[in-house]
Amino acid sequence: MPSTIKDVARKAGVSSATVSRALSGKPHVRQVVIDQVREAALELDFHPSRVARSLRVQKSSIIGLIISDILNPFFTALVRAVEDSASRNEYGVFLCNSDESVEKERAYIELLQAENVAGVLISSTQENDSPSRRLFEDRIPIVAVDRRMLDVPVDTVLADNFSGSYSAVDHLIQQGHTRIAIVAAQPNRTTGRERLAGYRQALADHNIPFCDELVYTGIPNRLTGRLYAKEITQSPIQPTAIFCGNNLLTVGVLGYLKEAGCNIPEDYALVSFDDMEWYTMTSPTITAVRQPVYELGRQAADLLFERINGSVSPVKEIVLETQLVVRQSSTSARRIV
Amino acid sequence: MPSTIKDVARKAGVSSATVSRALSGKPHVRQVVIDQVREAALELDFHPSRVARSLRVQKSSIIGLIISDILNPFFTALVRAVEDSASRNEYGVFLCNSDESVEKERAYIELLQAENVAGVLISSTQENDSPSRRLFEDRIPIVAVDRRMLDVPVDTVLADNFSGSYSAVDHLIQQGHTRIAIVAAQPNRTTGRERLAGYRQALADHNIPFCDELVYTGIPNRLTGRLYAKEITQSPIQPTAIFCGNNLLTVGVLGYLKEAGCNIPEDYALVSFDDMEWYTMTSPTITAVRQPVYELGRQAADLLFERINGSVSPVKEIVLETQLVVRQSSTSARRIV
DNA sequence: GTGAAAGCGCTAACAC
DNA sequence: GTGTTAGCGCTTTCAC
Repeated sequence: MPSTIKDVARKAGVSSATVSRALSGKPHVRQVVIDQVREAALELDFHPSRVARSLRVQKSSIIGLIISDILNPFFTALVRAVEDSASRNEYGVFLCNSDESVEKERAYIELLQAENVAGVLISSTQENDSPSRRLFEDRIPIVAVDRRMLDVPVDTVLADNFSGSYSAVDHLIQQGHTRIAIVAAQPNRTTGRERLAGYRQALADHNIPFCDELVYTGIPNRLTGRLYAKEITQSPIQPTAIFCGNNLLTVGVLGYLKEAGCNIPEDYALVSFDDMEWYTMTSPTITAVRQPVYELGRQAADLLFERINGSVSPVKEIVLETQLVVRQSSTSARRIV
Repeated sequence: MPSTIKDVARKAGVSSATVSRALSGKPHVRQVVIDQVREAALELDFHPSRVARSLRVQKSSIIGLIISDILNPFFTALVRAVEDSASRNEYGVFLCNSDESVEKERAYIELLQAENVAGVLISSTQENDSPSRRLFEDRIPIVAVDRRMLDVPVDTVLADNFSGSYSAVDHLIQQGHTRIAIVAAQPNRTTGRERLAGYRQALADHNIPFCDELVYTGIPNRLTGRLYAKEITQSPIQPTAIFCGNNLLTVGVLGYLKEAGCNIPEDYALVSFDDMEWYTMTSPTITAVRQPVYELGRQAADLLFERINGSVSPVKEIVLETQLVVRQSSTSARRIV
């Protein structure tokens, strides 16, 4: 049986109130007493119950982290960053996969609330009517990461999707492409909308007419990527380049093109939003827009802990720059070494 | 402010004990009363405090999951499986990255204990002197996954590392290789030791002498892979094939070989333990020993929940079969389509 | 500077 | 069947 604060109090010959004060560094305790208490605690291998503390102070030392799917390497890196920050702050991380389901998201939010979490980091499935509203109304700090929430005024940390997308398309145009297809998430999510906007702007800035037939949007997963890659190869309007809006779409597109025997970059040049380690392992290596994922998570967590610690500064939005990493999949065959 | 059980009791005109019983499906409550309570709870949007419950029953509805690094795709899949199971059981998952540090592992275990977690799933950094001993002594259910713990008698779920490794090496031998290098984790961990043993057995069964110079062991990460790949290319004893003991080592080895301009499978045939999605995207595609990772996590979680629910059956060990997925990196050039 | 006592929200033992 | 009561292990007034 783990020992309790009472055991320590008895052993140190003081009251449990004093033990509490001594151990949590509260003022008005004599150094001698602190030492006694520390020693007693050590001998009894005492570790205060975080559960009891949570109940008493009406707030646990756990933060919730809601993402759509930990299997997506983008989120994996985010989780890692959040976990590191939490650990530094002696907080625990409660991991929740929403699977892009509003219902699962809602269920998890209720769970987190019942656990009295200190705060929540969320990459929400919904921009509007977000279940997070509950949290907000209960004054539980929330930080949106990667995806905005429009109906709840919360701190937000995301990558510059617009300029990232712009730089990718601009790069393709520089390489001589004018018929550029985009395979991306639906415009009803932050990421999809902004990346599409960047695409359009890049075209516009180079006086290339926007063509609806070159836009393929859907749920950003592998299957969507595959299906659209197929559609692209069979379309009467043949693009010479494809811009993939996230890593999963890239996997799908790439997989299909490889099976279909298409050559990259000769048949289609390719740029991916999100950079993956294995993009350097393929032939050709894959050009990508790199998001500072770890930094995204770190800053989001920092912001959350500021709020948890009582900050009342106005709601902030942090936008981090992306970086275009040019590799072989987007550079014309002649230019490949 | 979230409403409490008392609010519901008042509204339904019963005592809070009755509310508790009614809502948690305990016997001896009239259906009428149950209905009244349910309605009151619904109207007040009541969700029982899991924290208070945890304190009262001395056990939270959270399980701890300790892995070395969520960034490793192997663990990512494991986490996903565990989270799915936990979610089904209305449990939360508290995620801990140990970074292969015994100290971090110990710290997390203390934290989990202070959180009164219902159980712990762990891929431990240490086979002996495991900090998990604490948990065991406090009767907190533990299940070891992927890596054994030798000094604590706990349920264990892992892949058949020996036969997985054996099949990989056997396959390489079938392809005509006799000088096969192995790059793997140190033999002081379950995975490293068993995979090395499988390697040796395969050689022995084909009367190929074991050669110490072909064995490269270290911390199983990318850097180690790179360094050993370099050593291999410069070694006087040139292998014709390389067997990589896990996915990170493969990334390192592959990265180096690519940069060094080596051809696979001509210069070195390659087989990787762990299968990754992107192994089908490279040229050549990569032969791999696939572990049923999701299943590993699922079964481990199932076992844990059995224990949490009071099972006292003898300690179990579940070993899941691996599968050799033959691709281009291990088949001789002539045989590649 | 320290102790006594109340109470966070729930459940379980015991009455009736 | 249902209510009363105690108490899980802490923190935080309020005394002194």
